[in-house]
Amino acid sequence: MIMKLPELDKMPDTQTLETSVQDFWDSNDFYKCNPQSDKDPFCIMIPPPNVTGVLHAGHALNNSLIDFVVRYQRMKGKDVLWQPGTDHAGIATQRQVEKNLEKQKIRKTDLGREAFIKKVWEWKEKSGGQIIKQLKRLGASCDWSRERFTMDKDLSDAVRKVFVKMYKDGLIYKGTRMVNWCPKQNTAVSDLEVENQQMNGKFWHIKYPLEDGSGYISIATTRPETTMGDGAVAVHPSDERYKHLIGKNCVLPLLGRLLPIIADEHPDPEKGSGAVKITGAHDFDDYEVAKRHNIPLIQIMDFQAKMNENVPEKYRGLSRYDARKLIVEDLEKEGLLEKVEDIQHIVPHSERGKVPVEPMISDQWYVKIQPLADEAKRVVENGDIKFVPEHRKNLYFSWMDNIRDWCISRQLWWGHQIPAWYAEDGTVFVEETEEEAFAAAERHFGKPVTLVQDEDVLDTWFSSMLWPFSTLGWPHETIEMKKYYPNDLLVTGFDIIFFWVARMIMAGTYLTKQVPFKTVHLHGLVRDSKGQKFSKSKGNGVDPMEPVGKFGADALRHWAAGASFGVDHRYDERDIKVGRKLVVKLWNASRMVLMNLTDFDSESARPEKMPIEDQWILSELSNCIADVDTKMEKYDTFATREILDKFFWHSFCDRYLEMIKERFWNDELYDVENKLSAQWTLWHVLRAILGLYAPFIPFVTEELYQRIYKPFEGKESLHITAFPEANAEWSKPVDIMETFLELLDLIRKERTDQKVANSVKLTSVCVEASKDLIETLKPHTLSLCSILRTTDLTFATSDRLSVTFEVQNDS
RNA sequence: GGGCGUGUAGCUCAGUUGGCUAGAGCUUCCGGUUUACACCCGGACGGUCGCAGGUUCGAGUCCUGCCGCGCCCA
Repeated sequence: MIMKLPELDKMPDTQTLETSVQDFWDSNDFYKCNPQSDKDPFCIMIPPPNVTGVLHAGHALNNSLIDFVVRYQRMKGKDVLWQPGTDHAGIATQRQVEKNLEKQKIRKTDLGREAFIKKVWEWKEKSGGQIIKQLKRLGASCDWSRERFTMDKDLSDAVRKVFVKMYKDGLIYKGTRMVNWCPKQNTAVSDLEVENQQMNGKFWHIKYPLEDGSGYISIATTRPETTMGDGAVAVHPSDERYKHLIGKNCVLPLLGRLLPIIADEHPDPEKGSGAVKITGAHDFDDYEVAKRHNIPLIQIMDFQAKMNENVPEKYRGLSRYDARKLIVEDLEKEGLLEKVEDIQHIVPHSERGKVPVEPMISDQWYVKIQPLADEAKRVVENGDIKFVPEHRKNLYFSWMDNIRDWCISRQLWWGHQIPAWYAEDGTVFVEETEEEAFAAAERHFGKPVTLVQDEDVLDTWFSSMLWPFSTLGWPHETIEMKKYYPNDLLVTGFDIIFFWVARMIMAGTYLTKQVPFKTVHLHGLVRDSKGQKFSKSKGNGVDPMEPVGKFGADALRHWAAGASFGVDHRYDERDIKVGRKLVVKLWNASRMVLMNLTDFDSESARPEKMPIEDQWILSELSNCIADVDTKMEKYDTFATREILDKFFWHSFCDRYLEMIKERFWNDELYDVENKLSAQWTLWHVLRAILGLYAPFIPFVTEELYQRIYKPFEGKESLHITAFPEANAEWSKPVDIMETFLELLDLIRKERTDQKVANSVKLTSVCVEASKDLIETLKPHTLSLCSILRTTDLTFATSDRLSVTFEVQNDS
């Protein structure tokens, strides 16, 4: 039956098109998984973005790469779950709400914990999750009905359960230790939240007079303010210069405290004077030395890193840096400053607070990491989890090999409050609920007692590491857990191997006795067009919504698909334009196809006899599909993009569409059957092209599907139709076509050389070729006439393939 | 200092297990607009594959050394 086909505007209006397509998706359930279905599952978790965050270029890349795979797998007939959601980002979110309150001159302590947390929830409901809207605009086909938040009740229950289990298994303990303290955020942070920055600094060489008045010992330090907390001076036992001083005392400048001179392996005789001061309460290495030698730990700062009551009065209350200045001045006055050297050194900074961390001794909760790391290493070593690209394993192992216990407590209000309750005598009861804690305490004391819950909350990553299964209902044996766990794939940037990948693997293997996912795809980072890392200070960041507004989400996605495996990907507007051009090209190719199908019956069978070029494009299509399947099985979206663009742009548009035009224009030479063959081919190849491109540029393909094919197929959305399949019959090689294409190139070159416009018809063309070749070509004269765009074709014998032509001479 | 990655056309990058004359896109230049598209089409220019050795019938690809750049760790 001949149905009227639509006409397309000359140019697509991508903004209107994409927003209306998105509305259409939003109001339907195309991307919902169905745990009940008997289809094979395919599950990917979103790496949960920070609820306070907005989409940056890295997210755009990451989520596009995921969506390509997800849409492909869905069309391949899998029951796909792409689990969306956000994490509660303890520090960032608390800061955000504190700032808002500050504007109203309210401090969080005025409100109290409960009221403050209420405010955070209000903020989250109102302003949180911006990023989710942006992901939708990007076309992310998550199952939005299953959106989760790490502070959701069921996820929080899971967190408490895990904490209690790990505590009872001896994998969580509370300890008084040295931690990285962020004085800005007023909380402990883990090793991973500390980044080392190279900075210009100074080496202050300070004279510590010897007690016996026989001179002094010179100490070099980058932090003169910490002298106030010195408990000893250490030298290397082998250092001849100081051997005679070991066991003696020196005098701490400005304070006059006597410090023992001790021998320890820690000082490096090559560095500075070879003697070091031991400040056990404010330096990680010194802490170890102090513990070995029973040196007193003197805490000289409070938790805001201001000098406390353990220093002389004149320095009290000063910041670390003000105190440093004053102390240096005073040392100079006393004549105890030997010299000052300018140096470059590494200063550990708090990632979020952006200030140098202060090592502090405090009570914190830790995860005993080694047993978890051992298992997490094992499942990667034995191939249960595959890394793509594989060399990223090295990074994973190197971290795992040097892993230290994980400090998981944070001195914040927003987050999962630690399920530990203390009795008056300090006995701790770790239980999932307050009731259980009370019960446990009653059993312990033999009578009911009052308990106070630990005020700290857990590191956000403690809940994120459960994401691959807590979102599926774990610890309950849900149908989702059975079907979608282990997840098939995790896609993320290599820079967060430690944050997400490693911890998810540790948590997964320990808690579920299975790997959390089978494959980890680690992509690179997005850089600017010059290859520089995006940074706030450089101001070279890109809001991905900008190119989306300018060129469309499809265009941005096409750029993302161009990211090659394992290397960083540059953001350059010129590359986005290529995607934009592709979208326009697809639109116009469709337009051209429709213009030639006005009398076509979509139900017509495949013509028995097809000209060689029609067979050729069908075989090209079939090969293209086979190649795409091969590459997409390996999640190689880069190669897939190349294959698709080459087939569509080069083979279909630049060759095939040009070759067949003549057949539609010349009714005398080409009969109905011939025309029908081209029409049938156009109709089916275009349909396949839409399907092939659907995972990559889902908006424009959906729009074209809706307009052109939906009335015939009846499926609501292109994205729930089956992915095009390679057709073995079509992929028969069409050898002679190689010669056709060569001739096409030759005639184009000849036209260019002789400056004959494309519109000018050639009155006659002569193909020169070998005798054998001419015999092979002759039966395809009609095809050749169309390809060479003439009505009069002759042959001449020659050693070399070439074409000559004549043009009507008007003048 | 250790580990990993990387170095291919002016720019951004491909190049599977070694195998036709090393590819694509962008840029530049030349030509082309009645019959899908100037957000277009055709053509051309453009490479000592970082350098030096080695293995091989054959090396961008494998091995060794060196140099540059980047990242992580110390």
